[in-house]
Amino acid sequence: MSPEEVERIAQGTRELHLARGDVLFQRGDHCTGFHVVIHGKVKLALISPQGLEKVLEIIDPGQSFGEAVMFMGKPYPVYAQALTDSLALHINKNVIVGGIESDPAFCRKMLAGLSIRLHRMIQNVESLSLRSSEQRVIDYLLHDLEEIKNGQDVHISLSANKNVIASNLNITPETFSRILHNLSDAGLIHVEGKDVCIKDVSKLRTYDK
Amino acid sequence: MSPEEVERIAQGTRELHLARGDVLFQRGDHCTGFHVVIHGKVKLALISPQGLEKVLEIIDPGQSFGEAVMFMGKPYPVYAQALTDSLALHINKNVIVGGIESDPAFCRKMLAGLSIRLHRMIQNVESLSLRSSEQRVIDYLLHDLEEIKNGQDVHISLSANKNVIASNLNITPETFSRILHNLSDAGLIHVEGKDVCIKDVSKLRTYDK
DNA sequence: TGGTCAACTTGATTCCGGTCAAGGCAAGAA
DNA sequence: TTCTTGCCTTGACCGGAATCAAGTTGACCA
Repeated sequence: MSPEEVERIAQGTRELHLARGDVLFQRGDHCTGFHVVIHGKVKLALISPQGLEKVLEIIDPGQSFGEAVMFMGKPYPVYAQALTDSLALHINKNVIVGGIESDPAFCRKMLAGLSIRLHRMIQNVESLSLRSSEQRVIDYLLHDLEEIKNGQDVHISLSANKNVIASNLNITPETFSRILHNLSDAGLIHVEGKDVCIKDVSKLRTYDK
Repeated sequence: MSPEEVERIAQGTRELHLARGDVLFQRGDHCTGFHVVIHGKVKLALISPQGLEKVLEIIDPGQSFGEAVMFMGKPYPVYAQALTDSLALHINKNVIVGGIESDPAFCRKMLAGLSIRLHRMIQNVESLSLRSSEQRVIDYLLHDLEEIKNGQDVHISLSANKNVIASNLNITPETFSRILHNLSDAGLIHVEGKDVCIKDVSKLRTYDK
């Protein structure tokens, strides 16, 4: 982006200082722009008529969310809540629409961003419909661990409370706990609080009950 | 769109005459453009490692698909197969990219289209994670039936074979059959082959086992 | 006329994962 | 210290939907 572009966007941006539990927007709210998380964590979630919650996504620092809704002229289909004390930016819709008018490259970037998001949702549907809860947990653990790290211990840190992750994986906290326990018994992982150590990546990857 | 726009796009378009069962693209194929169904039906689906199929979407005449993948630089995450003998158009990627460069309004339309698709996938995830199989079937029957038609019989026609619809709703054909039977017993619908008659829309809408 | 095949239904059984209930444990407050 | 409170684990039990198996029906073809 050019310096003047940055400046123009900065004009339409404001900081949001969030305490844990603060709601950025409710489902059904009118969309006035999109958000970027600077630090902390934010969750996007749905609530069923019966009050059950499903966490769609956990937004980490550096990630944005809500772009898609801007272009749709529809209200938010999800609600957003800070999981921890957080700092986020709110970038005004107008600034972006302006950018699209004037800058095809910017437009392509927005299209690419949206496409990636759609792709993630397809993967979400795929894992919900075609994979067992155990497979979903394993997928989560192996998550962005593409490089071959066989034979080495890999340490990862759970990005949120276990009940939030469980909801994201569409299982209950009880089931999540039990599955981690099983994998632990099988010698594939070692769990200590939020820290998980994968003892054998390749075995975990091909684990089948 | 201006006449010259139409002409330009027509240049990059070719017709695809499809027999039932023909595959338009496989998961993993490189994307060269997007498709519009003129007549017939096309399904977008996933296959699990175990060979189970999940139908993501059934594309009816007039609808397009595959736009999202164009902007992503990734291969298709799903495969597409004709459900019936069909005619489809393939619109070349280059034509669209050109349109984005030159026409901000066109770009906005693409963004809006993508957003709607994303919105649909979110609804898909919502129904998979928060609704029972029976509720999903009812949602499907009430589908695009927003107008208040209480007190009147509403006739709808299943858009595909029941096993395809079942897969789309993420249930087995057996379960689908049983649920339709139950709703029939409850006097809410009447089923005859692919034709379903909803006897009482408002009761069906609020039906709760 | 019967044969074959796909689509669908129905019944019996199984099992994955949810629900309910109880308890552990660490951190902070009184 | 003891009492919360939130988070997590564990066990017992249950139920919704899948699976397995056996028909039924209708369309098309030999």
